[in-house]
Amino acid sequence: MATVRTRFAPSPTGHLHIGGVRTALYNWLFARKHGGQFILRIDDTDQRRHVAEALRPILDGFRWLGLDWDEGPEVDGPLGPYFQSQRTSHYQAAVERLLAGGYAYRDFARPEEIQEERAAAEKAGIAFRYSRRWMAETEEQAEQFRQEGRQGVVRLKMPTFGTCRFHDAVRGPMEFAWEQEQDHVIQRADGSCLYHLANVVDDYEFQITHVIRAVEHLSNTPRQIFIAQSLGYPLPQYAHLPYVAEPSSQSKLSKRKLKKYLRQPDFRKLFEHGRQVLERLGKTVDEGTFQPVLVEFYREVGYLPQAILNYVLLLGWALDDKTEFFDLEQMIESFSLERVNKSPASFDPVKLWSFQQHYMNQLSLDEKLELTLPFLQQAGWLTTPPPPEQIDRTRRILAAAGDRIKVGGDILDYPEFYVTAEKLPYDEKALKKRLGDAESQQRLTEFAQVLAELEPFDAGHLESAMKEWIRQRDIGIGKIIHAVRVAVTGRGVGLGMFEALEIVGKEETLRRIDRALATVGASQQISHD
RNA sequence: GGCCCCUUCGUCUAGCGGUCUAGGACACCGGCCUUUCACGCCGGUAACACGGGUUCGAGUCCCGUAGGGGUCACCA
Repeated sequence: MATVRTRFAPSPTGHLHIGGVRTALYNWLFARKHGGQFILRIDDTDQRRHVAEALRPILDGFRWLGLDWDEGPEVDGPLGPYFQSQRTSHYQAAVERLLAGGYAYRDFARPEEIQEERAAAEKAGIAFRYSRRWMAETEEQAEQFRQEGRQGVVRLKMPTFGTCRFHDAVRGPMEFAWEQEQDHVIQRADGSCLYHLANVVDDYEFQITHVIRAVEHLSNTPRQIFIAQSLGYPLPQYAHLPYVAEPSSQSKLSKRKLKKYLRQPDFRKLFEHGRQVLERLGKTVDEGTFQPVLVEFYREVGYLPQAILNYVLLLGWALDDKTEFFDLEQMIESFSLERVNKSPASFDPVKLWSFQQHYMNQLSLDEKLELTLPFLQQAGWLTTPPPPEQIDRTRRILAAAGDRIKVGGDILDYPEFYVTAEKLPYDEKALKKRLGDAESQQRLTEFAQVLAELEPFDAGHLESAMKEWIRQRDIGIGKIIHAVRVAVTGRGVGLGMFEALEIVGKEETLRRIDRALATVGASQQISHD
């Protein structure tokens, strides 16, 4: 049996979106599972310049996800080139063969004329089929049409009766009536070739054994089969995946409807969270490309590729009734086309988020450090490279934060550990609530003196000191802890309070308490005891 | 409109005639834990689109209906 070869064929117009990632993943998994190759082919038949530039986010996306390609851009391979724009001679040769074999013909209809026929058919309520009125079967005819000032394209001469049958690995046996098919144009007047032709030629020349693609292509399959058979190519195994639907809808997910998705609350939440990270990095948010349906979004915000992959894997495929988590190895081992679902699955930002949390919690401290450091550097909170004591501090923050950090960019939730007392921002509301009255100011002033004498200044001793202090006064811990928190971190929420103080350190803690008290206008009380 | 496809909890799904008073996960609700936040733990609500068949027996097979969707380019 021939080596399994699959391909993913992005068009360098857009960005890699969730649906594309899934198609790519399934192709990749299938190839890896069968010890075959995964090929990346660039469908740029209709593209002009800047292909390399437009391609970069897509390739970066693949690299980030860990989906490596055996042949394609940058790695090349024995059957290249892998850009359709560089393969025109292959397509041209195929067109000649089709023409010679009588499977295609030169056509000289003007677009308006086709349009008229189409309109007439529509008016009559029947399916449109080109009359072939301007078909040139001989060179003489062609010349005659040319003299009329017409330009020739090449059309497929599709069968007019019979049935096209093929087996789809996901959907089972398929049947289409040939008479439903159009005489599609495969080559324009300027000699450039169209997608379907190029696609079939490339799939053959790249020795693709399994065409795994979105269901949108299902109805294109008969014409591609016609081309392949006319050219004498063996047919690949087809597998048409259901499309990925919009959040809380059954419509196909589209990268052109991003604005609309933003109105969906869960989607919006994911977006807002990402936007906050970006803003802290000082980057501008481009709503056209920075969107939770595009992989770039997740990469920029610091999600884990593993989470995205695992989520996407389960969008239309399941192994059994209980396995939820798969690492790459397990995915490869478990994947099969037979278990791909037929019905569309809608993209659920909340579930994706839960996978992200899960994988984040699996990370070791060093792995979290590796993930978050770049964000601190980009935000300008740390230098590049960071000094050892800053790395150590970040590691301690990470340890204290535990699962509060859900994505890499969440480290930027903790500016209080990267600024000095003078620059500490305050959450005014929290400050007022916890330190707005004379009584709490007084207590904080008194407790600060305990802190000043505490040695060693670590979480354990801080906690016992505070417990002892409230015991003596016979008050609840809530009477003091919130005030300390807001004074030292500037906020009402955050890490465990004692860990936070330990990280900030004694000197800095005392300075911050002084500043906080001064800020709320309690400076005159500082000398009291 | 023609052709084609799809239909189990809110969402992703398991189920391939009896083991289904339908299982899991996420979300949601309630409780516990708790210095905030987050986590964790325990418990709960919630689905076979509808109508006919076939069968001793149907979520599972067949046919209709309804709903949803895809596709009909000199785009890919």
